[in-house]
Amino acid sequence: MTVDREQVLRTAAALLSRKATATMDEVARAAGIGRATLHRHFAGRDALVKALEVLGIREFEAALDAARLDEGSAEEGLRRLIAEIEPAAGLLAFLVTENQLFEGAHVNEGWGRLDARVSAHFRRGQQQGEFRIDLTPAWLTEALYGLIGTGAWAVQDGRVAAKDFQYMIVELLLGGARRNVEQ
Amino acid sequence: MTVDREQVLRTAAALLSRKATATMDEVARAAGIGRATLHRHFAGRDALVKALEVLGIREFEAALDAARLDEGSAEEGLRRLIAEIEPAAGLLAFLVTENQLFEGAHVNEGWGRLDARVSAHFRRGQQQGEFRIDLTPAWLTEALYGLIGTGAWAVQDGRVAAKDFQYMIVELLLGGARRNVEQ
DNA sequence: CCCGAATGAGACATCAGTGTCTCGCAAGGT
DNA sequence: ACCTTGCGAGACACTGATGTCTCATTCGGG
Repeated sequence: MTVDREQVLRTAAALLSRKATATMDEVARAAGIGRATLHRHFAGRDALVKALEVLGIREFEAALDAARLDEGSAEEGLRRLIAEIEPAAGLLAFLVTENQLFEGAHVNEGWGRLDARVSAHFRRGQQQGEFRIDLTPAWLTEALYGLIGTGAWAVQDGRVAAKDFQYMIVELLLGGARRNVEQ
Repeated sequence: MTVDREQVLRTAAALLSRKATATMDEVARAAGIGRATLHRHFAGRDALVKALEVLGIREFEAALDAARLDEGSAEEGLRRLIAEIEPAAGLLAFLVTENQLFEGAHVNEGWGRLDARVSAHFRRGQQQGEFRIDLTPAWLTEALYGLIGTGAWAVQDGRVAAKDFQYMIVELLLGGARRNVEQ
């Protein structure tokens, strides 16, 4: 009888990442619950988005933990990270475009922690000579986010096969489009 | 006295790419005109977004023309394209996230033309042996759009210097993050 | 089996944004 | 100098979404 809050959030994430302007009523129907019940669990639309933000940050941090970035080469760590992040890609794509989250006075500090960890990983890769040093860690971090979002949308719209998601992102981010001699 | 329609559109693009939910009143004030005047030129919000879409497609096509993609190597063409597209990057970033544009019955055919031209360029690069063949032209096209949008946002938010916009996008897209032996 | 807690459906007021209209005014052409 | 045209400001009604409330129902624990 009791609503599964986690399930509601995941359904909302799936809907909102496809249609960011979906109404509370649409979110409720998508989750199979009444609008009143949705309001009982999330005071309003803002609260719902905030809850999604917390969920997204938690999943991203879980992916960072699971990827064990400090083990092995930086490239291997990045591959593991993208693999771990794939299930949450749609949610993250939605959150990144929800710039309302980044306008207010106090932005969720979680983003800073995530940026720092990802950025530090790229920096480590540079220091170890694996990654180029002419692309800043900040830009590589942004590019990773951007490609994850782009990949999630491309898969949703059927322009890229879901099974290729990881490969396309990792290969482009690491190797780029240029064909190298040793390939 | 007469309103400069083009200027209004550019101001609206600049505002909306930062705050996609800006109201008609905010758009009007940003453009320095009254809300009634804005409505005289664009029947409603939908019409405004459609006009921005037409503008964005026009600028993208102009960039494609100016880039002379068929001259020289595919890599040089891509570099020219990104350079030409930079001024319109914010507008394109807004349009890509305005998924309302891609839901209705008839999507503006311009996007298909643009996709086809960009995609054909990547395909040419593959056939000439310049680009990798394990990344599909469709994905490279999507990735280009995604990186342009990400770059535009990163510059707007000050995370990347404006002067580095082209370099960061081109180098990542072409060469990736991995450091190669010859570098 | 019974009772409390939670839900769904619907009614309702409220509010922000929209679209339309009028009126006074300023600019620019003739 | 006149007069047409376009603009700004404001008033207004309308719509869609939101947030709150009530009430009947149903689920599930004790």
